[in-house]
Amino acid sequence: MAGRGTNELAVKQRRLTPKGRATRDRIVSVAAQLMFEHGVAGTSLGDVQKAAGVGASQVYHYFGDKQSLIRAVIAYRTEAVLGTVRPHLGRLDSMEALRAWRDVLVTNLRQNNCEGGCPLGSLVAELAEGFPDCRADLAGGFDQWEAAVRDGLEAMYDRGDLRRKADPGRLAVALLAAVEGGTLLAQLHRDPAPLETALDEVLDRIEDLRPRRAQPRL
Amino acid sequence: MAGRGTNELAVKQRRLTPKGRATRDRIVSVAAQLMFEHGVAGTSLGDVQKAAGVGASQVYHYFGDKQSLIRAVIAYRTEAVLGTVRPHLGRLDSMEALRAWRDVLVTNLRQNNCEGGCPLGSLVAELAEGFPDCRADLAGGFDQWEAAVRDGLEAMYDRGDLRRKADPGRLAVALLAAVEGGTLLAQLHRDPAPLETALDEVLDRIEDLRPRRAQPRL
DNA sequence: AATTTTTTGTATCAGCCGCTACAGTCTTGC
DNA sequence: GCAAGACTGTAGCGGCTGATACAAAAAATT
Repeated sequence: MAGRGTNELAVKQRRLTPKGRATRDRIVSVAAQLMFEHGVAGTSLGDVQKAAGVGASQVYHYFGDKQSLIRAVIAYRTEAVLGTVRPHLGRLDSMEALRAWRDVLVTNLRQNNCEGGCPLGSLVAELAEGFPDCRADLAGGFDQWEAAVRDGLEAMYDRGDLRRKADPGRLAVALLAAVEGGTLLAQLHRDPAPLETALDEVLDRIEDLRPRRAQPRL
Repeated sequence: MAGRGTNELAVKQRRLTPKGRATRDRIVSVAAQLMFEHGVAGTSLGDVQKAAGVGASQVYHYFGDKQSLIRAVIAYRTEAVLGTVRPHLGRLDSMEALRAWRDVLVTNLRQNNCEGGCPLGSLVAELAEGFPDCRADLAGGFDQWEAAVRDGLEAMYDRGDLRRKADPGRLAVALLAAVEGGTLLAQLHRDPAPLETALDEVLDRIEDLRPRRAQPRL
C-alpha cells in the first residue's frame, strides 16, 4: 500500500535552497500550531500567511494546495509524537518506562491547558471523512506509534516480565486507545484527570499481568 | 452550572405548531446525519436545506444561527447515546450486560462501515476549540453517559461483584476512554478490531477485579 | 369572519476562502 | 558576470457560505 515518502515534490520544485527550506519549514510549523489551536477548518491559508510572515504565493509555491499543506502538518506531527516515544525515554520496555511515558503525556497536556487535545488524534475526526489521503497518512502515523509501543511490550514479554497469556499487540492497542480517549475526555473537561485515570487503569492491568512470583499481595 | 434545558426559544418563537415541530425535528435529524457523514465544517446550511427540503428562512426561523443548530444536533446525539445505554440493555450491572453493550457498540460501528466514528465523540475535536458553548454541551452529555456507566458498576460493587479495591468511578472513565479511543482507531483504520480490543482489555480488567472466590484459574 | 401569529418561498447581500496570474528580486551554477 | 532558476510581493477573481429582507400562504385564536 501507499506507505510513506510520497509527500515531497508536491509541485514542480526540484532543488530547495537553504532559505527556501527554512521558509517551507516555517510555514509547516506555523500551520501545525494554528491548526492545533483552532482546528484545521478554523485555520485559513490567510491566517497561516499572516502568522508565518509570508505572501500568498509562497504557500502555493511550496505546497500545491491546502491538502498538501495539511499532509505536511500530519508528517510533522507524526515525527513529534514518535519522538516522544523513542529517544526521550529509550524503549517502553519496563513498567518504570511506561509510567514515565504516562507522565510525559500528562505533562504535555497540562502545559497546553488541556486545549487542542492530541496533536495527531484531533486531526482524525476532522480529516478522516472527506480527506481520504489524509486519513491514510494518519493511519500510517498511528501504525508507527502503535509499533513503537508494541515493541517495548514485546521486549518485556520476551524477557519474561509478562505472563504467557498476555498479548503485547492487544495491550499496545488498548494503551493507544486509552491515550486518545483519555485525551479527548481531558480536552472536553479541561482537566487532565481522565487521561491519568484511563492510562493508569490500563497500566495497572499490565502490571497485574506480571508473572505471579513477582506479584505482591497488595 | 448551566445544566440542560437552555436550548429552546433560541429566537423569538413561543409556540410550535405540530407542523412546525415536525419541520424543526426534520432539520435537526438531517443535519445530524450530514454532520456525521461529512463533519460539521463539511456541512453547509445549504446542504441541510436541500437535504431537508426546506428553504433558507426555515433554518433561521427555528434556529437563530448555525451554532444553535449544532447545539440542537448535540442534544439529539446525546439522547441517542444515552438511549443505547439505558433502556435497551437495562443497567450495565453485570459482566453479561457489559459484554452485550460492547457488542452493541461494535455492531453500530460496523453498520456504518467504521465511518464517522462516535456520533458524539467526533464532534468534540471539531467543536471543543472555537465553540465554547458546544464544548459545554458536549461535556454535559458525556457526564450523563459516564454517570450511566458508573451507575451500573457501582451496583456491581455494592452487590459484592467487585473487590473492595476496585473503583467504579475510575473504571467508568477508563471504559468511556476505551470507547472513544477505540472508535477513533477503528474509524482511522476502517476496521472495528481496535474498538473490540480496547473494550475487551478494559472489560477483562473489570472481570479480574471480581472477588477471588468467584475467580476461575483460567 | 377577522386578525393575529406561525410557517414557508424567493431573492439577495457582504465577506471570506482557496487559488491564480504576473511581475519583481535574490541565489545558484557555469 | 550572466543567464537560469528559485524565491517573494501584490492584486484580484470566482465561488461558496452564513445571514438577511420581504412577502405570501397557512394555521390558530378570538
